[in-house]
Amino acid sequence: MPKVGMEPLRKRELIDAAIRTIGQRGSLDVTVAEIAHEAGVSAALAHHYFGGKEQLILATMQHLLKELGNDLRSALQSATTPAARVAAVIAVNFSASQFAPETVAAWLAFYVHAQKSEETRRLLRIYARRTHSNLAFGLGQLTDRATAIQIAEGAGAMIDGLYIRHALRNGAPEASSAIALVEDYVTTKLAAAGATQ
Amino acid sequence: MPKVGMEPLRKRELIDAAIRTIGQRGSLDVTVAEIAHEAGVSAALAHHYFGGKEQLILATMQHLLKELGNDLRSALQSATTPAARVAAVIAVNFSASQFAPETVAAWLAFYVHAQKSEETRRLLRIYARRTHSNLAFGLGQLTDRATAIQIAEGAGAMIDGLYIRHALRNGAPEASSAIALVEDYVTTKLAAAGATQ
DNA sequence: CTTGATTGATTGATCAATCAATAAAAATTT
DNA sequence: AAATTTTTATTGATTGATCAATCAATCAAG
Repeated sequence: MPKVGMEPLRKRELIDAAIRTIGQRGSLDVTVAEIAHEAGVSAALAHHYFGGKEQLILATMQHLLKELGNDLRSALQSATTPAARVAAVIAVNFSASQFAPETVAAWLAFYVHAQKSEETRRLLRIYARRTHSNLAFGLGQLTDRATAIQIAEGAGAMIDGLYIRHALRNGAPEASSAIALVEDYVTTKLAAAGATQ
Repeated sequence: MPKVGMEPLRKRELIDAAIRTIGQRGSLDVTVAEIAHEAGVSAALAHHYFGGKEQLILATMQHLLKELGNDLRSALQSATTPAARVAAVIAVNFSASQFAPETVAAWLAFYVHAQKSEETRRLLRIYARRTHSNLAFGLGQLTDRATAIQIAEGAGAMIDGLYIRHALRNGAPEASSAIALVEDYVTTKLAAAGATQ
């Protein structure tokens, strides 16, 4: 059975297993053995391919970030007007794949991990900057620059906050009402800025 | 030195030490020994008084919640108008004691812990409900009920999101600009609702 | 002489990481 | 093409560190 060229396959399987395991537990307090078992291999193999737990975690985060980036890119491609671009950025964050409970729980765990890990902080900063600049760019074509930046900041914070609330499944807002809340904020602000400009 | 009636004193010292230790580390991955050492006692004493690590953590959360409640109550007392009440709720969340980096980091860690602990989830739900109802009540005197609830939801989410961003000290918003952003959201929404009502 | 306060030492469990060993492909040599 | 050597894949077992939790013992009031 052992063949050559297993490395990329096994790495991918381990990363997928890590997302599932971390998402279900809602915490990075998962053992390498648990992740490996979920992937159907031994813990030793996980160490063999990733070098250590920390690197497996980082690779997992990078994978989630790349997925988010892909979703964003394809959503932006089909958006032609500035308003559509803004709507696309908001919608992607609440799309089925991104807003799945396990994914949201994993993100929350990564936010806490960022307190300890410089590299994790760096990756999260990339995500925050990307969301902000995408929002600010679209909004900049609809209102003045200062207002655009302000709305982008408010909308970004609101999105993050809705994620937290979703992770706690409290008065957990559905994706559709979450989108509506953020969209309403943006349109209300745009209308007010336009009126007084 | 060993005298009678140490229990409440030691418990309080251990809780304070837990807040400092968890806040500095930005994670609940702190040992009972570390907390106890920070409090100047042995780890065995912490177990003696709290029964276990989990109970010490829960007592620490409850203490933070009570502090937030106290801050909120005193802020609401000096607010006479509905608008002042809304402003007070917002301001309390970004007051020096609540928005201190260690406090924010501790809250974030508790959010993740809530994934595992039913009791933690219950405590966080109490906080979320209290913030929401306080906001919704004040807003309800300024606009119609449905709009008040919507604004309270948006503002609550925005506050949570600003906390996360503050914990990552990214484009970390200062307390004053965070307050301004949320206040702006509320006033803009109120103006828009009033105009079309 | 009992009761509360306090601790050092110990136990037992959990895990990340390493290692030595096996097995099967691929590459190289006869 | 057969025999060998090398490389890659894979794991069970072990190690070493870390910690929560417990215990037995001490100390000092009341």
